[in-house]
Amino acid sequence: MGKANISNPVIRRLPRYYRFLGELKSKGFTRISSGELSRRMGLTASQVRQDFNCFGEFGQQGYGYNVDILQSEIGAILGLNKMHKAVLIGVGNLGRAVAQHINFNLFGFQIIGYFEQKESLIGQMIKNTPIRNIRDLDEFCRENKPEVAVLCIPKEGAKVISEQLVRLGIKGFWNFSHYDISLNYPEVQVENVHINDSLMTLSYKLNNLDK
Amino acid sequence: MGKANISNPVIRRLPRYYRFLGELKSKGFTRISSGELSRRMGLTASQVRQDFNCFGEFGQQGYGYNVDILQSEIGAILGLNKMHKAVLIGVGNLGRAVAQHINFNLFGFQIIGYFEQKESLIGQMIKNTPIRNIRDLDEFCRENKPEVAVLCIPKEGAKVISEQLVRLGIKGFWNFSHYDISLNYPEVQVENVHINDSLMTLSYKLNNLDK
DNA sequence: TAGATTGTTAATCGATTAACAATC
DNA sequence: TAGATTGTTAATCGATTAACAATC
Repeated sequence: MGKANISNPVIRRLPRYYRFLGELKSKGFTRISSGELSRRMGLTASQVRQDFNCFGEFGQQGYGYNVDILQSEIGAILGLNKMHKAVLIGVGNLGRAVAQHINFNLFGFQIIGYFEQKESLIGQMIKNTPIRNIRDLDEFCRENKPEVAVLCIPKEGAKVISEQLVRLGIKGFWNFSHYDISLNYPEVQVENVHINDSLMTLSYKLNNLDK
Repeated sequence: MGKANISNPVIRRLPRYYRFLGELKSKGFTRISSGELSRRMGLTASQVRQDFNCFGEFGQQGYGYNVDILQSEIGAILGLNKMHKAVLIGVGNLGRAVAQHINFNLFGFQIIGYFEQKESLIGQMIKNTPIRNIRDLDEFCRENKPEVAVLCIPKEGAKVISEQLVRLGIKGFWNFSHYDISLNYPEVQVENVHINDSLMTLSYKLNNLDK
């Protein structure tokens, strides 16, 4: 690891490489060439080699890449082996589904607390961890020092909560709200899941099939 | 509408424009210049004007753009006013959350059927529509001719189901499974929500703060 | 060794930014 | 009219693709 600035398109391809290599591994592949991998992923061989060479020389001339080693190298580049403590804010439909459906541990995150405004949900358990009152967020964060927040609340509340979370030392957001955190806090890492945008994109594609 | 091929980066910005213009509208703005809009969205004024001019001349020199008109033009370009019938496959945690949380109607989609394999869920209602047995998918689609499928099933089942759905005339997928449909069916429109990839990207960013 | 495939440099392509004449 | 801001062309920047020598 450790060459110069990695471009955004490369970064966004890393998880996909990780995923495909995992599949190859489970299918029993031990080696793969850039040509074969590119064919399977719908990329070009050049691009695959350029991408990997941003981070080091993982291949061997005449042989290709060792699937197992390459995958764990990419995993390490992604930082999946380094755990980050996280809080999840908002356990409505969406928040609960995210909490239950996502295997956070596989990707380097540990949810240490759930927070909610709605009285009726407070006290319930998710995966052996209680849902806490949002009013206790300050105290909890000062004691437990989470680095990451998963934001599953409506846009309306997001401005206030994100301000509070940044103040409490949160360094990264996984943002499901339709509020643009990064415009106000450029120093904080934000990964947006703008799910409605995705649905609108599908609408566009369906209505412009002529390309 | 109707200039030549629109590039992917432009298409992906359209929902964001739509969203920001909606907010401006609700804040009482009637006009906006490319300069002001770009500042709010973190783009350049050039880019904003270039983007809009892919589709027509929506502005007026010396004045800017009418917020209301511009938003509904972009809505029309996105096709939000044209309804597409859709089926949702898989009503586990994720599927149920998607079904309940997403306001499909706002984006041009109408969910006409839910399908599930697990016996215990079949017969339950979601928004006044019953969850059907996946075995009845063929018959239902032949009768009701949905164009779109929302795929909320694990990767393992996705290959078989997507093959079936394509055969049944599905033209577009909103794909939450970690299976790459488009590699097998390039003629079908697919919009992926690769949510784990997003989480891995956040991990990368947090572990490479030095940029 | 001969064949295969990498790592890397150079060429191409496409997207973003800058500039400015047109015009409301 | 003067000022503002668009629409559009040209310049720049960055990412992808092609090519090939290095080497396993």
